[in-house]
Amino acid sequence: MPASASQSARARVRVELEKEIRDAARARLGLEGPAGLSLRAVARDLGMVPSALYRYYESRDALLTALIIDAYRDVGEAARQADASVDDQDFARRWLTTTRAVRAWALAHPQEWALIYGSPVPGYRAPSDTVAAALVVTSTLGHILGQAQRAGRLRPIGDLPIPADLSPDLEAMALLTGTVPEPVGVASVVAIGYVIGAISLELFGQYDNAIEARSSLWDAAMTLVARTVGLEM
Amino acid sequence: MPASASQSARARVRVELEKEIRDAARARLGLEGPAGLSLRAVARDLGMVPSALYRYYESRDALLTALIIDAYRDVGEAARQADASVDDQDFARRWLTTTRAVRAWALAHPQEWALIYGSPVPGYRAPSDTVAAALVVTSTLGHILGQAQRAGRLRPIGDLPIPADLSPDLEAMALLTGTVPEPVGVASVVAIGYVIGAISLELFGQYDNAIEARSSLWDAAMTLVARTVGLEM
DNA sequence: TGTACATCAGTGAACGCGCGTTCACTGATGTAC
DNA sequence: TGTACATCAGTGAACGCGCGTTCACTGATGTAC
Repeated sequence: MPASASQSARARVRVELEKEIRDAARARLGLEGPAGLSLRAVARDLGMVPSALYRYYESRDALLTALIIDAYRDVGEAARQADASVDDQDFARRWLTTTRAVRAWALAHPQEWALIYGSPVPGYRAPSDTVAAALVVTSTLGHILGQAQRAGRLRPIGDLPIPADLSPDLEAMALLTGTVPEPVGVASVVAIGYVIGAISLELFGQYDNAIEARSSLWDAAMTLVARTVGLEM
Repeated sequence: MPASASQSARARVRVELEKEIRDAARARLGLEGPAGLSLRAVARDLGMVPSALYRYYESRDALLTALIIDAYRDVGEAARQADASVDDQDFARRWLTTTRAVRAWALAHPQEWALIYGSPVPGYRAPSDTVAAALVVTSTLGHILGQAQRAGRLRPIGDLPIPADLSPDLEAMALLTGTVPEPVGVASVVAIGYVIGAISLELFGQYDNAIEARSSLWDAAMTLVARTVGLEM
């Protein structure tokens, strides 16, 4: 057995165990929330001794960071796949399908959603690794609207006063996510913001005892929001 | 000194100390977040022994509940006062002024916002006392839109398909908050949801490294959202 | 193929820490006569 | 007004607990010749 292959045998086991650790940690998240995530509890669930985890993650925060990156990547992947499953000229359907997929992912993984879009974990400072992963959902949604605009499929939304100091932000976001600047840019930012914000409202219990037909509300809201950007559904 | 007066002397001190405890706890929230709120730390800050707090709040959760009710009441009061400061027939200005006030309160009290609108505290179950307090902001915003509608100042928003199972929810909300049902009802729910959701996005760091001109974005977004409900600004 | 050595995974004990809550207590404040 | 008693606020010690992280270690797996 050549050296490189046996090296990678050990390396493969390592990668698998890292994944098992993250899976166990994810399961723990549901019980105690991000702030209470405990290395000792994770080790217990895996039948390991706490100090063994330090072979894989150098601290509790490093493990949290790995979970955050996973979550961003997974929800981003869900969005991308949903978008890719639809005729790419049918912008209205792309919008509805993709936003539904993001919401569905959130409902299936509430703790991971809270980890990335919920209140920040006190004392935890996200390293820059997470920034790129965080952009995928935003940019998937942004590209749908941007491509619709370039295809001439967004009706003008009428004159909307744009404060001067907002223009640079909108231009930067247009570059980053493929949206288009003013005035559709503001509408895009609002639309995408509503997608994330409304999912959090639902997940964090703000609809409790008030709205039961949540999927129906979602579809109606998405139609309304699309219309606001100028995308007729 | 009559019995009732001296009774209330002791009672007054008690009320003041309860308030001091909540104030100290609120200050602690900023450092460790709701999940990490520690009775012992609060006691330390007050120069008391931990067990003394049990004279005033029977458990950590009871103290959390008191903080939650305070927060709902304070942000609700901020909304009400802002709304009351504007000519009540100028619905556009009422909407902008009141939503700005809610956002301003949130920026000034980020931890208390997170306490009521952020990810739920794991293991904490909010008692029913909090429900009524939670409705004030929603209902203040709802009444602005509902009164505008009854004054004939909302343009029709065009036909929007409303799924049948959503109607009961919208009617219940209309009763509770003074909005009006379909199709403006959906738009109201979306508009109010955006107010809460977008503030959380901003506060929880989703705009970091992306949007700097946040107050300008707010005003532009509120104009757009108002237009979506049919309220021209 | 076989042996000597280096690398690595996982163990077990220990560190110092902070937590919520209970309990018997002391002393001050208020009440009843 | 003065005294005997009851109520209450706050103390201090203790309970049992779980935490993140460190360190010296054992034994297995891989490497070099």
